[in-house]
Amino acid sequence: MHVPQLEDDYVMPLAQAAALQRRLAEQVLLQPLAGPVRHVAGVDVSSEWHGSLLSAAVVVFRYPELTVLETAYAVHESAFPYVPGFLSFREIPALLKAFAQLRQVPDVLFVDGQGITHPRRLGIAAHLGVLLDLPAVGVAKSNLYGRWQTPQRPGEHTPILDPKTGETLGAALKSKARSLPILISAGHLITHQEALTLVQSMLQGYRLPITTRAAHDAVNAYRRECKRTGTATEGPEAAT
DNA sequence: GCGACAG
DNA sequence: ATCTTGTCGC
Repeated sequence: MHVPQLEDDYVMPLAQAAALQRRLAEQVLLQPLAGPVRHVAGVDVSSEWHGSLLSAAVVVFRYPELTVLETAYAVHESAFPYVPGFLSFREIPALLKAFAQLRQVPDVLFVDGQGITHPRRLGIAAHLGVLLDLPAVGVAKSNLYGRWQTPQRPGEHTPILDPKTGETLGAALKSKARSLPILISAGHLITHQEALTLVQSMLQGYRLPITTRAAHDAVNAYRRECKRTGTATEGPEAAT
């Protein structure tokens, strides 16, 4: 699919990156989905220990069947270190490369990390959603910003609130018994309610939705295969 | 100054 | 995030 090209590999001083986040956050639209959801995608990035060579994967599923339709991969050397609050500047260049290899345009993206639950309202899901102009949801395993009451019963969810404004930023969902809640927040072109409902429909008894699990598995298999063969074959991969 | 801190 | 297998507990 067609993706925007970034300049200078997205490397810039943190103050400039923060300014860009505030500008892009103004473009975020949390409105109901514009059409039916027929294809959902899980996206993930992985790297080696203290490594800057990132691997990215996008796994597209048919919805609601939840069968894999296509997987795309890419590798990218990132010059941006991991800094809490600026994760997207490190991972998005690798992700855009993977999306450039993708043929089926997904209806909703599910990203590892935050949506608008971010100090400047631009977690990686919101950032990616705005750049690609696609609905995007953040599914995080731990907290970055915001406060919430711990949901107790499986299936129970509580609102994530902005400590400064009281605004609802997302939801903490007790997706599975004896597991920490997952943090779900809309990123772009979707509502918090729609994001929550879609995630719940993809749990299959696990803590994380199948999109997240599959993207994580795919990107790690890809990274280890690249290391084993010393190659970096990329491109779309059809699936059954 | 101190604590918090997605992946 | 990542290196690694089994093992303990609900």
